[in-house]
Amino acid sequence: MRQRVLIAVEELGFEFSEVGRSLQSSTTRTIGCVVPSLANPVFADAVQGAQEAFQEAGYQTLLVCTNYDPEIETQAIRTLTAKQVDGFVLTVSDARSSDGLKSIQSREIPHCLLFNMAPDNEKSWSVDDRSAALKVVDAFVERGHRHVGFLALKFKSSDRARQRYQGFVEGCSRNGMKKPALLEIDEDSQILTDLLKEFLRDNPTLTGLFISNDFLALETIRSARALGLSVPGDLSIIGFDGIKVGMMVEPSLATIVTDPKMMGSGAARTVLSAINGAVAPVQPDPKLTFSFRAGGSLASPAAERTDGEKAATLSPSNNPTKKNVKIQQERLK
Amino acid sequence: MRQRVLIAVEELGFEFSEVGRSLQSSTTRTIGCVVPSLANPVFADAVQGAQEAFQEAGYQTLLVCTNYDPEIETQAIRTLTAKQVDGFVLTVSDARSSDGLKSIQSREIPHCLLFNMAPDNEKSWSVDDRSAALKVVDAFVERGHRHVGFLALKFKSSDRARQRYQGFVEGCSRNGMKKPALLEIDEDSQILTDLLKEFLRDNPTLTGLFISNDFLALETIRSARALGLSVPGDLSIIGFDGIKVGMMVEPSLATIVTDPKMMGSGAARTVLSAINGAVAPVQPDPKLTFSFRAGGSLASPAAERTDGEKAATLSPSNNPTKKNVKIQQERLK
DNA sequence: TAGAAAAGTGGAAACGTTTCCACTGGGAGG
DNA sequence: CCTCCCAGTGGAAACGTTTCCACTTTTCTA
Repeated sequence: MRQRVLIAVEELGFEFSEVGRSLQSSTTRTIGCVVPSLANPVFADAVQGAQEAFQEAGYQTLLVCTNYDPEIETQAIRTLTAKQVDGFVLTVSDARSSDGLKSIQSREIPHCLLFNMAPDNEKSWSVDDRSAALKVVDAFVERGHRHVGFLALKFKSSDRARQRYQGFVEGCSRNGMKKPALLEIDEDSQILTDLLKEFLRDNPTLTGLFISNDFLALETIRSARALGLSVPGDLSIIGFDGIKVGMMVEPSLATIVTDPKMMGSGAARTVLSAINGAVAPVQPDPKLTFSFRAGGSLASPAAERTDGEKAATLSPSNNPTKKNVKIQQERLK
Repeated sequence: MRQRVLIAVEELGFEFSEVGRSLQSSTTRTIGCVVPSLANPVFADAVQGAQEAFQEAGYQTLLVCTNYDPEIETQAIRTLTAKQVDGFVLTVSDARSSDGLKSIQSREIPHCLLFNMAPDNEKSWSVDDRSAALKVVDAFVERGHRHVGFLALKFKSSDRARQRYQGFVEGCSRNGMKKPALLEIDEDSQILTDLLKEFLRDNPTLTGLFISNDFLALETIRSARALGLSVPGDLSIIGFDGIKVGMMVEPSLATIVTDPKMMGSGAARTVLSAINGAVAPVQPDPKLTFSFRAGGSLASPAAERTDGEKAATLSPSNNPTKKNVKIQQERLK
């Protein structure tokens, strides 16, 4: 009998329907994965890592890109909830105010944040953006920069970007530096060069720029060059993320290095453990999930300022001596 | 009555279960999306485009990364089929032999290939890799290269890479050039520099390298430099894909430019039209979905060969004159 | 006001599973 | 030969929808 059935199965290519099974068991073996965009390699890598971990555990990944739009985010979470996903891995626009996240919490669906610092006792795999920004300030200070700026994409719809800026402002203030100038960019804009020109004109004493992601940092280097500025001669640049190409360009990009794939797979394993009640993987301290990497795009401003003509007109030099900086650093400790 | 129900819905946060609905309607509003890896920005962008198109049409995207493994590919397609996806967008390892693809076809599930050239009358959004490779040969020939090589990742498990190589070989032969040397790399290997060194030693007359993806091309440029070679002075490089950073490096990367996001969204729309019976979007001719972009990584070999010491020892110059090349080009037309 | 049409309500069936229970038949042991 | 136990088999219920039909109530028209 068993034989005959098995043969028929083979012949007809029969397979159990997961949806019948899901209805019966009220479990779908599917996880919702919500990120802003795959165009950013950080999220692409994170999703890759998460998907792999889920796959290995026999779970499928339902992917949604919100395009940094909180409305799409809320809607997507609603849809995925209706689809009865067993869990969520998500990077939300703002972890403190996200409606979608609230609804997940109130329904008690297993979930883990990714890149969002966890409020309350949420689970999360993230980078402490504030601390990372402080490290960036240190790097600038060590090299004698006294006035720096922050350039961000999607500032309004990313709590990460805001936390970086906040930490950056705090670090500058601690070091007795001028409050960092802020340049926000709405879209992946083509007019970066123009915006940068204006920005540097408005902030003539500025010698360094902290940029909220590596990709934008590379574009900014390009724009700076188009304006006749040398990097790091006239303008030092520090990025964020640590994407691979940052090391392949000339000058190499100074940046905060993170490990998105590891973060994604970690968040995935945390969700899985919440689902099957296994012991959860230890979440790394957000202060330790990043590191600063020096690079050719960062140098001392004073020394090289002399030979830049256009630079001089755009941003007249007014730099502290190395000595001042040393004192400043002493004070910090 | 209606009122009271609506109020209760609000209070309890009730939502229809999609799985009950799916069971009843035998439709899941879910599409399976199968790609090799999101680490490659080409696929990340393509998935982004597809996901957007699906989202807009009210469909969710079930993502699987096969990691270039045909076995995982087959398995994934089986699982997604069991999950009753309404359609597939997929990049398979080999479109002619894929078991998964065959099973999709025999079950007549709406689907569209992505980046795989379509066998028979399959639907597909793809790049004609062979034609693109011919263009690459032209670019080399125009600049006087007579012996070139091909460097590929995952050669065995990517029909795209093989088709590129095939076209490349054909183009070289048509132009009376030596058969291009082939260097395969298994994994995203760290020993690229060593392999390259050996490869160039084995092929001393080689002056140009066609590399099956931009990312690997950038790494190769780096490796070449580490070997003391100048690009394009000692070695010209042409990549494939047209990723953004290719234009941000110095020298900029000569490459075949494609539009992955557009391809992804196109494939998605093709699947959607197959599902709801609407008129399908016109699939672009695979010969027109790419273009050659010149870049600083490609130049004539003869002129600059003189000043490279190490280059000379690694690959003694044996180049055709410009004149020969001109004649060659005439012959082609 | 009677009758017909419209609107609303309730209940059954079906989608494809799994779980549970009851039943059947055969073999072993007394 | 009877009883008991076990494996194997068949059938019912439940999961959450939608569709369909029958029935009741309301509204409109003659």
